[in-house]
Amino acid sequence: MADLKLTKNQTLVLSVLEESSIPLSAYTILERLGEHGLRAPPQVYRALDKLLDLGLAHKLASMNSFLACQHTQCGSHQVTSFAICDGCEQVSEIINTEFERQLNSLAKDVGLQPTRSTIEIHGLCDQCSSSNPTT
Amino acid sequence: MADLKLTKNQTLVLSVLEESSIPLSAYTILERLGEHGLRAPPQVYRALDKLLDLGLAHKLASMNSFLACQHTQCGSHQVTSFAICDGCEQVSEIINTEFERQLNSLAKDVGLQPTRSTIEIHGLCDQCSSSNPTT
DNA sequence: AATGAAAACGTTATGATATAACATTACGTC
DNA sequence: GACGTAATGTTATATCATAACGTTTTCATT
Repeated sequence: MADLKLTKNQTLVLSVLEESSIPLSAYTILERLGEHGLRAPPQVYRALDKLLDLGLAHKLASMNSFLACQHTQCGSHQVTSFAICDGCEQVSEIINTEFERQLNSLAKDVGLQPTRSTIEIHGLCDQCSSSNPTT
Repeated sequence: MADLKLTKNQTLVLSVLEESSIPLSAYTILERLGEHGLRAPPQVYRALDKLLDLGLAHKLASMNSFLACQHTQCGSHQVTSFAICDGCEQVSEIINTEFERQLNSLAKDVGLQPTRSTIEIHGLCDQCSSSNPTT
């Protein structure tokens, strides 16, 4: 889509994220791009910063890791929530306007004008919770 | 309250958090406790881990910092949300059962059994947004 | 009080995450 | 081709967190 504006490193980093089924740390991305010439953390972090700005990737603060946006175009300013399975590490990206409204309302109640939110729900997906019965 | 069970280091760390009006990094806590004999990061992190378990402190994943629980007794398992001003760094701790219900419902929609959640809303508080008019 | 297990503690070293600072290269515009 | 800007490459370092190990404290039981 809007990929046309991406630079070489941004394209490389995004493609690594897109090829992964789970979130990746910046250093894992760096390792995977070693064969493409990336050698130092700033190269990855700079690309990630831009991708985050563009809404093409997201950071999971609770895991210090990154993933490609699952929606075709994630406006950078709306509230995105993540459901993260601690078993298989699969992540679902959730956008729900009613939830967003309620979140904004909570913030307003305590006198905060929200700009960005970190919403990360951890747990076990149905598949993992049936294979790990009450360990 | 239940402070009676805390060890020396846990008590020290908690008191530093309680005396602060803003969240603190582990290393800031360490600096402030240097005069009380704490010298190495594990001493602080171990105390923090226990305080988090007990629900007496919280970690803000989006800031890599910690704060004392603002409620007299925060059950360790309920959903706690944080409203964080990026201007003055004041944090409000929000517990809202309706919001928690909706969060659980979102998770269930994508097949996740939630165990813990990271909910951190960043923005500007009323005071900071009036003193920083549309910079 | 002696004793033994478990918890807490102190310490060193290292791993993991992220950015500052600066030199170099690529590239569009005049 | 000269210039300005954006992107890149590189080194070094800041920041956050834990592994591993030995010692001390605590406390229930004898």
